[in-house]
Amino acid sequence: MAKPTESHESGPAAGLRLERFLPYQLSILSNTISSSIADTYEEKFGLGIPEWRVIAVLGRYPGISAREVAARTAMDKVAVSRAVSRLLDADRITRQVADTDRRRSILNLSENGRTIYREISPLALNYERQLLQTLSREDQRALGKLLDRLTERATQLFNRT
Amino acid sequence: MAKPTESHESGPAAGLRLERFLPYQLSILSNTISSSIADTYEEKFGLGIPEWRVIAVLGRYPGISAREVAARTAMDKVAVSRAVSRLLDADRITRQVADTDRRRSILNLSENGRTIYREISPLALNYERQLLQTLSREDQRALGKLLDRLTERATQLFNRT
DNA sequence: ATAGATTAGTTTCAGATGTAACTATTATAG
DNA sequence: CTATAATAGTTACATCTGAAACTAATCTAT
Repeated sequence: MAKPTESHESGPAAGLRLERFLPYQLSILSNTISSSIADTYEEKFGLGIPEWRVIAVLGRYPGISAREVAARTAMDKVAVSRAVSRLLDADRITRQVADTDRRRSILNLSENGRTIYREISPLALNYERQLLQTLSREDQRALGKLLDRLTERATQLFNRT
Repeated sequence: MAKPTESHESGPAAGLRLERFLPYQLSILSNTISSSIADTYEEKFGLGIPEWRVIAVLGRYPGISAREVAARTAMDKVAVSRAVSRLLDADRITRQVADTDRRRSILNLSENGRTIYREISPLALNYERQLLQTLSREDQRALGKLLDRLTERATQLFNRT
C-alpha cells in the first residue's frame, strides 16, 4: 500500500485535517462506543438502542408518558412510539391510558422489563467504567465538564436560524 | 407538566442516569453537531456528510483509491461507493482505473469539486472554531487529548471478542 | 499454467429512520 | 357553548444504511 502523495495545498483549506476535526473525532468516538454497546444489548437481550433508552428512563422514572420519555432521551416522538410498540409486543413494558388526559399514556416496566433493567444497567455502567479507566479521576471530571459545555454551545449554535 | 416522581430505587441499578452516562452524552453531542453541520452542507452545496467526507479527504490526498478513502474516513466501502457514485454524477470528482491494478480506482477532485472544497473547508473550520470558543486554549488542548485517549480505549474494548 | 483464495468495488435486499400527514383528545378564544 | 387551535401519539412514505451476495481482477501455491 503506497503512501499517497500529500497535497501541497496552501490557502484557505490548508488547516483541515479530518482526523483532527472535532466533529469528525466525536462522530468516530461516539459511533465506536455506541455500536459496541449496541452489539451487547442486541446479543444478550435482543434490544436496540432506542428500546434500551426507553427502558433506562422508565426504570428511573416509572409512570411517565411517551412525551416525557422523548424529552428525557433526546429521541423524537416517532422513535419513542416505535420503541414503545416493540417493547409492548415483547411484554417488557405496560401501557395504560391516563384518566386525567386520555391522549396521554402511562408507561411502566413490566416484571420482565424490570429484570432486564436490573441486568443491563450494571453492564452499561461497567462498560462506562472500563472506558473511563484510561483517565485519572481528575480527567474524568474535566471530561464531563467539557462535554457539558460543548453540548450547551452546540445547542446555541444550532438553534439560530 | 408535572414533575414525575423519581423512583426510589436502590441496588445494582441505582447509579444509572442517562444524562450522566458518557455514551449517551457523546451521542447527543455528536448528533447535535453533525446535524447542524449537515444542514449547512446540504443547504449550501447539496452535499451529505459522506460526500463531504470524501471531498475532504480527496482535497488532502488526491489520487487515492476508494479503499483508502474508506480507511481515512472510517466509512465502510459501501458508503464510500455510494458517495463516490453521487459525486461522479454531479461531476465533483473524477475516476480513472489504476493501470497497475485494474480493480483499483484513482479518485480526484474535479475543478468543480476543488471549488467546493475551497469554499466549504473554511466553513467547517469556522464552525469548529465557534464551538471551541467556549473553551480556553488549555481546555481545548485537554479536550483533544481526552478524546484521543478515549477513542483508543474504545477501539481496544471493542476489538476483543 | 491453473485452481483456489483475496481484494476492490458494486448491487441487492431488508430493516432503520426522519418528515409529514393523520387521528383522537383536550384546551382556548369568542 | 362552539369553532379553532394545540397536543399526544400513530401511520405512511420516502430515503438511508448495513450486511451479505455478487462481479471482476489479482495473487498464491502447486
